[in-house]
This record gives sequence, C-alpha cells and structure tokens, in this order.
Amino acid sequence: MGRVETNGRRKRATVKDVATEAGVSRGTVSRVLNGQPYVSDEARAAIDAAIAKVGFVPNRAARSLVMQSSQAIGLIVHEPHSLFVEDPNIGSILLGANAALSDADYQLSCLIADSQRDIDRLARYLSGGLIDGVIIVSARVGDPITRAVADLGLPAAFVGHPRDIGEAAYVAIDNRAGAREITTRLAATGRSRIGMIAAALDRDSGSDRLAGFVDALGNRFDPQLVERVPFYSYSDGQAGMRALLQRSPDIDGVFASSDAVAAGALDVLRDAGRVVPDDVGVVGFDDSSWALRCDPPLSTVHQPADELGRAAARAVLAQLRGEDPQAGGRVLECPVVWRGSA
Amino acid sequence: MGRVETNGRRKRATVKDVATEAGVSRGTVSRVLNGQPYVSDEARAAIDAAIAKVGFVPNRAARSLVMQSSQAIGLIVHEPHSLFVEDPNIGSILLGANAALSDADYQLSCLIADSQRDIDRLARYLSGGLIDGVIIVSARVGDPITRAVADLGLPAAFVGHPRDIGEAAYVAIDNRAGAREITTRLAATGRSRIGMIAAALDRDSGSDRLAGFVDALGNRFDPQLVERVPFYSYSDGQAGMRALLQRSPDIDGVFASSDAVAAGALDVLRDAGRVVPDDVGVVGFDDSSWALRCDPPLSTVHQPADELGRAAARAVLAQLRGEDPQAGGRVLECPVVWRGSA
DNA sequence: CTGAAAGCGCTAACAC
DNA sequence: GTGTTAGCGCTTTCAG
Repeated sequence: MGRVETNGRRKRATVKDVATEAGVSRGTVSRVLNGQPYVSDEARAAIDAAIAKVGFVPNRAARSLVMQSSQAIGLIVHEPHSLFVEDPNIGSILLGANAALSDADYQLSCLIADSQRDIDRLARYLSGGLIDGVIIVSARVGDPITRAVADLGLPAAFVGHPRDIGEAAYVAIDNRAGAREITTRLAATGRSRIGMIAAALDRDSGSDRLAGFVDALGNRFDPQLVERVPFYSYSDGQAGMRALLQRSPDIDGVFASSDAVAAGALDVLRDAGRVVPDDVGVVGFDDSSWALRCDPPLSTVHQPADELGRAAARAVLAQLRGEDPQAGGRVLECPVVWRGSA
Repeated sequence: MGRVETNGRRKRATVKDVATEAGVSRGTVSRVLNGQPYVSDEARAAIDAAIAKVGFVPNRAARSLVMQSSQAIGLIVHEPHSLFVEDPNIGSILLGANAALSDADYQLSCLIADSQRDIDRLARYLSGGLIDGVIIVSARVGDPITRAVADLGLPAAFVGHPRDIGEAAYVAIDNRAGAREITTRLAATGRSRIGMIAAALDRDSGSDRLAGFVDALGNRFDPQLVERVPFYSYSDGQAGMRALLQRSPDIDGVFASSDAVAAGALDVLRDAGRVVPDDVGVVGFDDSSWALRCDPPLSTVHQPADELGRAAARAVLAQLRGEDPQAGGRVLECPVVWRGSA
C-alpha cells in the first residue's frame, strides 16, 4: 500500500502512479475516478486494478483546489461552554443535518466557537476553501460569525432567525406563537399571577418567547413578574425562580423559557415547599429530554430539532446547486405538548 | 474586496493579486504571509497594505496541498443517535479538546458517524489530506473507524481504551478501579443484595465497569443480579431496573453503569414504591449533569471529561510534532463522589 | 533581501 | 476513446 520513502513514512500514491501502473495517462485515470463516460472497458479495468494495487486514495486538498469545492459543509455552534453540554436540541439538530447531508454525500464538520480566539480562527478556516457552506446554530444578533460568513459570501443557512441576517436562508420555529399559546393555556388553568423566567434575550428565540408571553397576558401582564436571566440553563432557572419567589410570593404560574430553565425552577419550587401543579403551574419550551425527566413531567412547546437541522442542510445544498435559497426562510410548526406540570 | 467577475460572483484575490498590487513578487508575499525573516520593512508595509486593499485571504486548500497539512484535526464520534444527544460527557470532551487545539491554533472539526454510509464517507474524507490527525471518542472493539485510521497511518489518540488499538495513543480513566471502589462503598452501607445494570458491554468502559463490580463483590457476587442493556441511556436504565426488580424483588443496592442509566433506575424504583436510599441504594458513573438532577442526588464516580479531551488533543499534537506518542497511554484519576443516593 | 521557476495532486479543455 | 497540456493558489529552492 502506497510507496515507502526513505524516512519510513508512507508516501501516498498519486494519480500518476496509478496511470503508470495501468499503462494509461493521468487524464484517463481522472475520468474513471469521476465516473465519466468515454472510457474503454479494458482501460477501466486496468485502472481499477492499479488503484487497488498501489492503494491509491485521492487527495482532496488537490481536488478542492481545482474544483473550488470540498464536499464538506460546516455546522457552527456558537455557545458558551455550559450550554453546549446542556442543550439536547443541539445534538438533535446536528444529527438531522448530518442525515440530510449524508444523503447528498456531503461531509458534515461541526465547528465550535467558544472564545474570541475560536471565532477568529474559524473565520480564517471558513475562508480557506475547505468548507463549501455553513449551517449556523444559535447565532446572536450582531454575531461576529454572521458577519464573517456574510463577508465571505459563503452559502449559509441559519437555524433560528436573528433579525440581522438580511436575505440569508433560515429555518426556524415561531417562538412567539408557541410562547403565546402555552401561556394562554397556562392561564386557562385558572392562574392569576403568572410569571416568566426569560432567558437568552440577546437571541431571537429568547426575545420572541418573551414577546409571546406578553401577547398572551395582554393587560394582565405585570412586568414585576418577569425575571431575566442570561442562559437557557438549569442553574439560571434556579436563580430565576428564587428571584421570582422572593419578589412575588403569591405567584401561581411560571413560563420558563426552556425546559432546562423549567427544571431548575421546579427544583427550587419543591425546596420552597410549593406543590406543582397544585400551588403553581409550570410550563417550559423545547420538549427536550429534560421535559420527561421532570417531576411532574413538563408541559412544554415541542421543537422539531431534528427537522430544523435537516431543513437547514437542504437549504445550504440548494444554494450550492445554484438554486434560489428558498425565498428567505421556512417556519416549522411547534405544537404545545400538555403533560402534568400545569 | 476581491475582484468581481462578469458573472457577478466575487472571485477571491490571490497571492498574485497582492504581489502585483504591492509591486513585488509572489515569493515575497508568501514570505510575509508566513512571518519569515529577510523581508525589507518597505516591502512588508507595501504588502500589508495590498492585502488589506484587495481583501486577500489565503486559500487553505492550496496551502494544504503544498504543505501536506491543514492545521485541522478531527474528533470522531461514533455513536448511535440517541446517545450523542443524551451523553453530556461527549460535550465536555469536545470542549476540552477544542480548548487545547485552539491554543495550538489548530481547528477542531467534529465528525459524526451515525450509519455505515457515514463511516465510508468519513474514511474517504480522512484520507483526503484535509485533516492532520484525529481524536476518536467511544470507539468499540473492532470498530471500522479504528481500522480505517490505522490503515491511513493518521496520527490519532483515543479517548478510552479499546483493546484492539495496538500501540496507539490513548487517554482513559480506570473504569475498573472506579467501579470497584464505588461498589465497595455501596456494600459498606450495609446492603446485601447488590445488583448492576451493565450497559455498553461492547465497549471497554462498559466491560471494565462490570469487571470492577465483580471484583468488589468477590464471592458475594450473584450473576442473577446483573442485567445487561445495550446503551448508557436513561431508557435502558429504566428497562434494566424493571428487569432486576422483577427477577429479584429483594434487591437493596444498584450500581448503574452510567448516571443516565441510574436516573432511569431511580425513576422506576420510585414508581415501584421503593425509597432511595432507605430501601435501596443507587450509585452511578460519570458525574455528569444527570447526577445533580437526580432525586436524591447521585453518588457516582467522577469522570474528568474535559481533561480527557484536552489530553487526547495534546497527544495528537505531540505526534504531529514528531514526538513519541507518549508511550501508549495515560490514565486519569476518577474519584468517587458521595452524595445522597446511597 | 528579492525574483524566477518548479511543483504539490488533481481536473478539464483540446487535440489526435 | 485517450494522451497532452494548462492551470487551481500556494510555498520554496536557487540564483542573483
């Protein structure tokens, strides 16, 4: 397999080696490699044999260079440490995107941005021609990654819908409508003092969920009952619930802006001796694995994470084929799932 | 920024454009690009200006081709769907590896293998010269990915220690010792009928944990009390516990081979009316975010996931520098963390 | 210190 | 059908 150099390191066989071995020219080898027609059966056979014999495997860097494409697309996750670990949706999105790309024989490369340094390196990496397009998950408004990708003119699709992505393709859920609906249902269980733990307001999802909450409550909305926290995390859920409880002990309903947040809230409520759903009703958002693990199981808004990933991947592929990026975006359904927590 | 072609698509500026703009040769541009000495200050200044003016950004495919290296290393996760989503350790390993690579200015690319098709494509991708080395997470014995990487002679480091990786570098924890220790402590709480939910026996971690359990119990070990399940998952934990309960209703201690498994077991025990830790003591393994969310919080074995990722990354980097792959492997400490579940 | 030229491994005209 | 020949964009001798 492969030639062996004096230094002992295996040197990889090239098209040229295959050509000599098969007694044909490089052009012909290239043709069979790319499945083009107009190659005699004997030539094809000789080449196949030669490929196997010398252990040839094409060098993608060379191919990318000449083709100006790499058959790889990136999925960028821009998250602070903890969230990436805690948020089960990201995993589902990843798997969905991978499935769709796999069908089209594209390689998915998941790139994580976890520091300013990462962002800079990532920008350089993306502009290097080793990635044909990107799926961007959880971008924030004014995200430097968004800018870099736009500057590069790289085919892209967003999961979610930050307001500043212009005409770029995106696939999202209607966070506002989902939040509105579940809040309405929570209110319908007879609660009168409904609060919200509002996380990630620097993201479209976060601010939209808050907006939906306000919509639903209308003039019964009381700003005192909204606690803002930075992340969609379990610990921020705990902190938010503690603050709410202290400020408004008469609270009898809580919309947590994610299931992880709800889980934190639930645990704080239990410690405070409140019974859910009798004393206070709690609802979440995401329908992630947290929801079923809660006690009682969480009423929440279902998020089709896997399908979000698939659709985003398809949007990037469409752009790569030169098709119109599906006129902006797609919005997927996010039905309420009613369980025992409210 | 960049030249504009007639078709409207931006064509990227090349070294040549920079050279003409700056009135020097391509060689000189390349020198400043790579921070080499022996370039006059004026030339350097002119080139820097030209780079900014034409919006030059180096093409990595071209650079990779000539340098035979890409400054990117892959992290391969070979998992069935569900697990990737449920296992918080993978996220931490990823983040740790990313941190270490980031310091060395390498790009981490996370590659997921979720089907046979993925595996084949991955093998081709890895051999393409776009990836300089790999970190392999959760490989199984006889894993095709392991074979492919070995055939390629790609610098690699494993997280975990499948028996069939030969001399390859790895970083692992002593699963057997950890399991032995926590089982011993569980027994010391006065339990006499201790069972185990043993998952992932096709992986070194899974079989080692079982071995440690057997070690600890010595002649008090009863094969009847071991239930084998496929994955380290919540649902397999539930299934395992149900089976155990039915077969041996007198069970009073359970070693679950991961925290997720333990969480499932806990919920089944609760539904069955057993009080933890009074009626039955439960311990897990991993010290992941599941552990704290359990009620009562789980006694478990701490796994330094972040550090596993970091160390694996460093091992690959060392190989890339031509240093000896640190004589096989490193084994990290995994202390028992005692909480309320036993 | 700098320019010219060769070549990394592959594909794509264009001849024959 | 197949060989030949230009490059893709970059680094790197080797002269000067």
